[in-house]
Amino acid sequence: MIDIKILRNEKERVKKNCERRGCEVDIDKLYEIDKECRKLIGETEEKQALRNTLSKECRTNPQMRVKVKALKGEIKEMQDNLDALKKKMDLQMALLPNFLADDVPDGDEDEDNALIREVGIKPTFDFEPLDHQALGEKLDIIDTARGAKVAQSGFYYWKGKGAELASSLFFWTQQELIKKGYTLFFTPCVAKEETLFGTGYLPFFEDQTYKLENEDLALIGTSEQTLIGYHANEKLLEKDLPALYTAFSPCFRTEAGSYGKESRGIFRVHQFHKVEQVIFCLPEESEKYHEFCLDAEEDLLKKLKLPYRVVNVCVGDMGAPGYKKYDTEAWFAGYNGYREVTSNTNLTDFQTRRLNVKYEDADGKKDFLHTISATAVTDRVVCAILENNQRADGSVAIPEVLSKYTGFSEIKAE
RNA sequence: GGAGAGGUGGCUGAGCGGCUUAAAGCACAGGUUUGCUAAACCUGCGUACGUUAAUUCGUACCGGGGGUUCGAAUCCCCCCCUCUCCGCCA
Repeated sequence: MIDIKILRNEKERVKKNCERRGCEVDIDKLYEIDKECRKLIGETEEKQALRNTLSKECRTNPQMRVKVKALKGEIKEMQDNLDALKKKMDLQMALLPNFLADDVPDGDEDEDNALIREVGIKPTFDFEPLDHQALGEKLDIIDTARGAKVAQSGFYYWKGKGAELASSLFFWTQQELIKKGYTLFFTPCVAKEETLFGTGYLPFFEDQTYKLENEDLALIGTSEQTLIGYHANEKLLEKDLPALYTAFSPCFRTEAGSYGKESRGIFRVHQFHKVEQVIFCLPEESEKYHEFCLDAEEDLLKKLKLPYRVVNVCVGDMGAPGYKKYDTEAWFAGYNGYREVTSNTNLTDFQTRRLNVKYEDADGKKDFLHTISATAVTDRVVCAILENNQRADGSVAIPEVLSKYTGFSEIKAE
């Protein structure tokens, strides 16, 4: 949600932003509706004030009752009109995208993302490297066939040493983040519509959510939803900021319409697992903590010795709630290309306005907080490890930082 | 899942149709006085939107939504949530 005052005072700015982000809301019309609303509110309040005064006289003057009753009818009618207008207004407002940082690149697709840096040395092989799917099958550590049998296509099993590796990666990542000052959470894996709306997943990503039948609940698409929702309708004190949160959770996405080569293996699936970073901070610090999260992501990739690049995501590739987004893309040797492994978004006050999350400083000044939502690691990182660390004999080397958790230094076929 | 009891301001907790502009206490902030790991007294103290020169004024808000009434925290209906006991379970 954007600040309505910006619409009132800088209509052209809102219009331009919508054009750039492909939002089709009629801003001029919205502006007029808001004006009409405000006029009606003023008139209604005047009538209310009159009613409140006159109804006091009813005790001593019963004739007044007729007059006040008539007033009540008028007020009701005005309020009904107002409610209808407000509803219309809210629906449209909820569709407006966030504003963009100045340095967000133009463009519609991932090719338009701006490369920021490339880090690490890509592995070279004297054989044809396999992709994670082929490796996973050979090593008997990824089972998509049985995932489909038991659940559906798009679900899978991590098995044996693969599951141990994934599990170690997630645990190690949590430890790394805790060392940086994050508080670890286990969150609900479902959330109500209000929470999904508030975090900006509804209405913008409605076709990606798994809804539960007969309940006002959906499976979470990311623990960002439950971590941000955690502070809904709360006021944090400045001294407690920033709040650095992390959680490990399964993430459920319908991934409607995603097929083909890009989704081979378990790269794009209906359920994956993620260690997430979420930060609540002061508005003036969100850019700083956006970088902080990126540092954390890069730190993990470096320690895992995975080559990667960082891109500044273009307008068309960023969701409507985002103000600025960095992706990191790890090198996938079997795929022979970079693929997205983490995504880090500065959401500014977009979510906190929808969820009413404020802070209060020492002088009693209140304002909406800013939020950052960033991946730490997901199953995709395990896939990158498999593809990049494979050897000619079909075995895979475990990154040093993880072997202390796995208890083994390679995975090889039995 | 069954049966009860409740949801009031930062917290505790009164009010149960109009002297509520929500008592009182605690906590918090400012002041006075005495003094100093503190007390007494006084004053102030919620949120949102709009409005104003303003710390002005207005409206709404006692879990949420609807209704009755000239008037609702208070009466009626629906929903949600919490607690207690029982059952079940990791």
